[in-house]
Amino acid sequence: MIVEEVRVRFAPSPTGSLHIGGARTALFNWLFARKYKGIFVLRLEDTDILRSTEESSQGILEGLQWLGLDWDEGPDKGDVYGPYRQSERLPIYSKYLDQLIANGQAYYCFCSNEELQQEKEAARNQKRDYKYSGCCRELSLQEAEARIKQGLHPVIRIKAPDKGITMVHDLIRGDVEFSNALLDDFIIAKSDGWPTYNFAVVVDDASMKITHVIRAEEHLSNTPKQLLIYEALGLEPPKFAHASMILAPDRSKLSKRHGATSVQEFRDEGYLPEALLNYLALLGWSSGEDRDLWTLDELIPEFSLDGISRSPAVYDIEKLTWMNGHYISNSNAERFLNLSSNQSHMQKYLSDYPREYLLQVLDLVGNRIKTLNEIPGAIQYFCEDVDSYDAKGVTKHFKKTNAVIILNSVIDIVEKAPQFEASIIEDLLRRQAEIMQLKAAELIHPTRLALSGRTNTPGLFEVMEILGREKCLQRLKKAVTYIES
RNA sequence: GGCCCCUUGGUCAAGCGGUUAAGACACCGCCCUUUCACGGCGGUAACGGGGGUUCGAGUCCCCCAGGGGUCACCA
Repeated sequence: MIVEEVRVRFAPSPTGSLHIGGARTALFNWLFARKYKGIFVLRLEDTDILRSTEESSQGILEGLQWLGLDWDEGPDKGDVYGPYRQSERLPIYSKYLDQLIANGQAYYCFCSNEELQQEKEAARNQKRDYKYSGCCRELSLQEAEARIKQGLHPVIRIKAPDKGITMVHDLIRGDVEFSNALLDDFIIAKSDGWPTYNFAVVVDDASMKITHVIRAEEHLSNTPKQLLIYEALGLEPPKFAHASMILAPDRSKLSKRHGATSVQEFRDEGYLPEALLNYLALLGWSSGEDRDLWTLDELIPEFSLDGISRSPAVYDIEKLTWMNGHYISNSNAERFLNLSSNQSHMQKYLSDYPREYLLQVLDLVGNRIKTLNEIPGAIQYFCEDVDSYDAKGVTKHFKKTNAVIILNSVIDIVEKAPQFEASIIEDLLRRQAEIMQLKAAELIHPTRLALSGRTNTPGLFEVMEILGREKCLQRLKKAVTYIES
């Protein structure tokens, strides 16, 4: 048996940013293509000239690249069934449209917007569903062409059956029936000559030899219309798989008011691509295995359509953030520096300090942050002077009667340490605590506060080593002055 | 409103006729510890409701309810 090459596609319309729902659809398609050694096609559905923008196209491409979802054919590469922007495919659509007009499966319709409005209103008044009356259906082709010559711009409608059922064989949901009686002669080409969505997808998917259409559930209801078009055109439809949608925490459709929804926003908020990908993969898909952490490469062999959930998934930023923290702590300082170097704080730090120093700091801080955006805050006291102290810390550690004595003894240690290394400092400090008959913590806390202004930092002795003898001394003395004043 | 899809803890989810109904995030407690985080251990918490089918139902069927999607010369 000849195994057909798998060809899938991601077909966003460039009217906004790359939404996480879209990103997940792209991911599912990409995984499917990679698993079956097939082709992943990227197609831009930009026939809505008013809403499509070049900026949005670029944003989507960049978003996919950032995620690492590479395509084999698309606007910029692998032109075998192109072009891959619908706006450049008008001749192709026209050819198919002509075919349908010629064999009488579609017809020109001259009904004006006003007339259509009236029909709709009448339907509403009678509480029945609106269906196009079909008043242009019997118009002869000659008559239609004559009117076109007069300068009228008709739409094209398909002749839809009014009996029977159209069955969608969905790979995720099984067979779904739609009654044809519900369909009307819907428009397949607008009066400006451009195809409508349902017609364009069919022509594109067919002419691009797409074998599996994996997309979100919002398209399930469109599928019977598309099937009708395939049939009229005499084309073999692809297999369909409709994944469910991603919902906001309040179970409504995800929108701007729910915070970040585009991959660019997640990137800007300090999320790593592998974290977003990992999270998205698990949102609406499961391998059945008891496992949460996956790299893209690990997902490829495991991915399968029947692991895709039928029910909508509410996305939970807490879990994404947890995953991000995981990937951050497993990443290295070099990468953080590169990824965060565009932040304004980081640029300043980068110009003020040697790269090596910043790398040491990031290394220390890396496993206790959850997003890249926490970096400047987490390393601030390594790069800027301490000019205020945490209020609770002050009452707890500086207000004690022996605070100055403690800090002075630490100053003494800092001055005398033979090498300024964490283990040596720790040794000396613990010994000092014993001598003073105090718990080590009683020296550690005030010291931490003096050096960082904070009550929580990474291990104090590592912090001291990186800060260096001079800075420690200076900050310790400053704290003593602060307490005494 | 018509049509379609869906319904296991707060969230993601495993389960595919017989289980003490996994696991993860979040939350709580304990341990580790110089703080925070990490890590380890433990805990709270679920089959939307009602009918069937069956010796037995979260798993199959029907009804209801709820949520979502879709009904454009948008995609």
